[in-house]
Amino acid sequence: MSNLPSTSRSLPIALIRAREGVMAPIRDMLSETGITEQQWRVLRVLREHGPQDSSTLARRACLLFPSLTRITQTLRKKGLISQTRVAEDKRRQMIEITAAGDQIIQDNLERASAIVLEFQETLGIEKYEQLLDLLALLDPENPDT
Amino acid sequence: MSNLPSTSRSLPIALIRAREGVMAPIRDMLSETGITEQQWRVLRVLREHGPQDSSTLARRACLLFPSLTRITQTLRKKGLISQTRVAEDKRRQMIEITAAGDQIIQDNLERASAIVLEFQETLGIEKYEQLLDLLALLDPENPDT
DNA sequence: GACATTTTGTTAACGTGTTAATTAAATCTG
DNA sequence: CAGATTTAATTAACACGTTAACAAAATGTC
Repeated sequence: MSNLPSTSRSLPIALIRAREGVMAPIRDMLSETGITEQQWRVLRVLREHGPQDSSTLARRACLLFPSLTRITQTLRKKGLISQTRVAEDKRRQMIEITAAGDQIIQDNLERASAIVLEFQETLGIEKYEQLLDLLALLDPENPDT
Repeated sequence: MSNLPSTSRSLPIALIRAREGVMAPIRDMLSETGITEQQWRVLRVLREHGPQDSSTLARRACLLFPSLTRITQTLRKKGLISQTRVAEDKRRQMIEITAAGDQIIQDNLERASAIVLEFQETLGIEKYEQLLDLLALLDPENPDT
């Protein structure tokens, strides 16, 4: 006779609720800049790793290809990224952040850092790191599972 | 000079990736039954707590009202739940799982339990509980923050 | 080199997440 | 009890998540 855990101790639901708690202040910040959470993530990855092809970007920003296609179209219209076809392989394209895109990151960097810091302080730095380690164990793309 | 954590140590991204890892086998299971992850969650909460009004259901299933409205419409069309207006307050409605809805839970209960068990074994039961506790700390609706 | 296969992306369709606007019922205030 | 306010729920609009179908370029095979 198998039984499911009560929904209050359900891992998927706990992950949703935690994410909701973490994203709330970040969404507040982003709503003022006019970009979405996913668009912010794409810009951050581009800034962190420099120009890269779509596949790499999708993996790093944790987005599926159809989502990334829409997001890059939006970001290109906004002038925050540029896309160029690769000469050697015309299927692929390189994506690069523009100065305007970089400016958006810079404008919000301090506030975003403060949000991160507040969560670190809420949990305590060791519990915070511990949490990241535990979450990594559930990541299917993580090497050590 | 403030700096954001590298995206590979970003809490929001870690939460997404973990959720992706956890949901993958559950989605595989649900795709065979023709209901979505959120519809499954609604049915589970209804089975666990019995008939309840929309607000309570939304809170327990971790869904916003507009989402719940659509989901209950779908579930009612499928005959998996029933909705009845409250006599004393005609704005509110009570939602109840039907026998057919309950059957879907029963049909998948064993497999769902096996999936949960596998994650508990992957992490070890103590790390698993530890993770749930840490996630609860990030939950805005959790009492002890 | 023709043709099947693989790879890289796009488009389509549907359901959900989120915010804002709207409706209807209940409640408050005078 | 009329009118304003609050509450419960729905609808609308837009972006994203997911799966499947599709298109185009590259690669493999004969």
